[in-house]
Amino acid sequence: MPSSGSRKRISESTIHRLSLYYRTLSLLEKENYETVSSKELAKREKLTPAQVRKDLSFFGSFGTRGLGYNVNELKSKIESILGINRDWKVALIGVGNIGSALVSYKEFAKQGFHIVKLFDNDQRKIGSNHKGITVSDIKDLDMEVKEANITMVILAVPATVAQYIVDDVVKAGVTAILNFAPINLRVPPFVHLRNENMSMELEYLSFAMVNNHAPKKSK
Amino acid sequence: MPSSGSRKRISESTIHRLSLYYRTLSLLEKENYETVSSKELAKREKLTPAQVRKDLSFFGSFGTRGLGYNVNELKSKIESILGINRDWKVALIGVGNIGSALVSYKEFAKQGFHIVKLFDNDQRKIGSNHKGITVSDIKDLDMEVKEANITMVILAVPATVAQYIVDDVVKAGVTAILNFAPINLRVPPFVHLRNENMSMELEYLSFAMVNNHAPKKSK
DNA sequence: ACTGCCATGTGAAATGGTTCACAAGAAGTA
DNA sequence: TACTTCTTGTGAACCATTTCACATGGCAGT
Ligand SMILES: NC(=O)c1ccc[n+]([C@@H]2O[C@H](COP(=O)([O-])OP(=O)(O)OC[C@H]3O[C@@H](n4cnc5c(N)ncnc54)[C@H](O)[C@@H]3O)[C@@H](O)[C@H]2O)c1
Ligand SMILES: NC(=O)c1ccc[n+]([C@@H]2O[C@H](COP(=O)([O-])OP(=O)(O)OC[C@H]3O[C@@H](n4cnc5c(N)ncnc54)[C@H](O)[C@@H]3O)[C@@H](O)[C@H]2O)c1
Repeated sequence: MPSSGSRKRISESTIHRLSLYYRTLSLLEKENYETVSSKELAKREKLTPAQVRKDLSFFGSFGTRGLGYNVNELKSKIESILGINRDWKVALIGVGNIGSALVSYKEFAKQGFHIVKLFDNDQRKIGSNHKGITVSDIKDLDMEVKEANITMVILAVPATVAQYIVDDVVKAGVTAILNFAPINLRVPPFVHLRNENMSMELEYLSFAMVNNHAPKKSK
Repeated sequence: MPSSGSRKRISESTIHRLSLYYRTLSLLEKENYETVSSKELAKREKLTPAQVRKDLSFFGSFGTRGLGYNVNELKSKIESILGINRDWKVALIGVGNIGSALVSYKEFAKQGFHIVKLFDNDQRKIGSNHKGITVSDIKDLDMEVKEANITMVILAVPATVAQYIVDDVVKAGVTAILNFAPINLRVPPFVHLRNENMSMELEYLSFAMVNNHAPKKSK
């Protein structure tokens, strides 16, 4: 009877790979696979079978020796490990170029991330409608975030204002932030922050080309 | 007299951190800093000073003992290590939600990544103008990419067609691809591929919240 | 029930990345 | 010149992650 809080510290790479397994399992499900071996899964992700098994072993024993893993079952185990077997209410702040693109992206909702509020400070945008959601005034952020019980935010505002907004957002009770602005944000220790940095990936490509770096598994 | 090709294999994390240092150095430059110590740089990135020095030491000795690093000089050293002290011609394929957002993003050009061609297969988009660039028919990809000597591509098409386009793009001589489609693409060993996966970061946040994972340095 | 086969789960070994700790160099002061 | 202070650059130690290798257990066929 394993207790709910896992003991070992799980590495970031393991979690990222769980996301990859999840995506591949969804695909295998569509292709009507019943079971999948660590070998097959590894091949699809360009990893080793041992890596796949070790990753999963941190969370339990989900496979059957001689057979492999049941696709449906493993998929739903990973869903529950990643916490995407529930619905998350997300606010998106900054309905500009990238913000609008994100609102239109249906995959997020399929994985349980529901963008339910939009905020901006541009009068021309406030009140307008994006995919059925009306853009709110950033001034009402605290009230509306608290009222809707939102704990996750996507930040797509200019870097110059990102820190101010983060401070407000944290005050409103948000504990998870996905930031697109190219800036190092300060958050209190209990808030989870991830940065999406596209320049970094372009720069990696540039480095690899200039240095004839042997291409390796990406990310 | 160090030779041009570096001997040791440089880790992905080191390259990613160079990107971070670069961004911070640009900021320090604007703030008129003359020099910066590994300690200060580390503080801003939430790293250890030893980490900063070790990262840089793979590429040479850029600092002055007792003083630190000259901001301008270090910045330009990193530019040359990352290969962003030159201009890269980039083609963007798929001028949809995310594609349009990326075309409008001015920071890429500032770092040497110039989007010079747009491709789509939607007749309503072909011929239209985005930020001064006319959208080309995907059918002309091979010709136009070769003609313009483009070696880097940003892929923002639906996952269902991404592999076909990658195959074409590779035939046209492209050797670096930044992919936004949520799919594992196959490329020949001499082609560099990076994936931008936003779901992964949301899932990481979700995992962290559910597991009360202590927040750590992001990415 | 027995046998052969296959793939998991996991300690232990190997590899890779980060941090420590210190010798040594540079600048400033007198 | 001698002395102090500061911070780099780097082997060595430490820690984390990946890979190896194999005992274990389940399934299928006879
Ligand atoms: N566009 C891209 O492809 C891209 C790529 C990578 C990173 N980013 C980053 O994402 C962020 C947004 O980029 P963008 O291109 O969408 O910019 P944008 O200017 O199109 O959008 C920013 C939005 O934020 C809003 N805003 C500004 N100040 C605000 C405030 N105080 N409160 C609420 N809303 C406010 C603006 O009204 C605008 O709608 C930037 O930090 C940018 O660096 C963008
Ligand atoms: N929108 C987002 O926020 C977001 C976030 C993460 C990932 N993605 C991924 O990025 C990709 C694009 O997403 P989007 O939301 O911009 O979709 P979109 O449908 O708005 O854009 C896709 C574009 O690709 C074009 N296209 C389709 N087939 C083509 C072909 N054969 N050749 C050339 N062009 C073709 C379409 O005409 C369209 O303009 C998808 O793979 C999506 O999963 C999008």
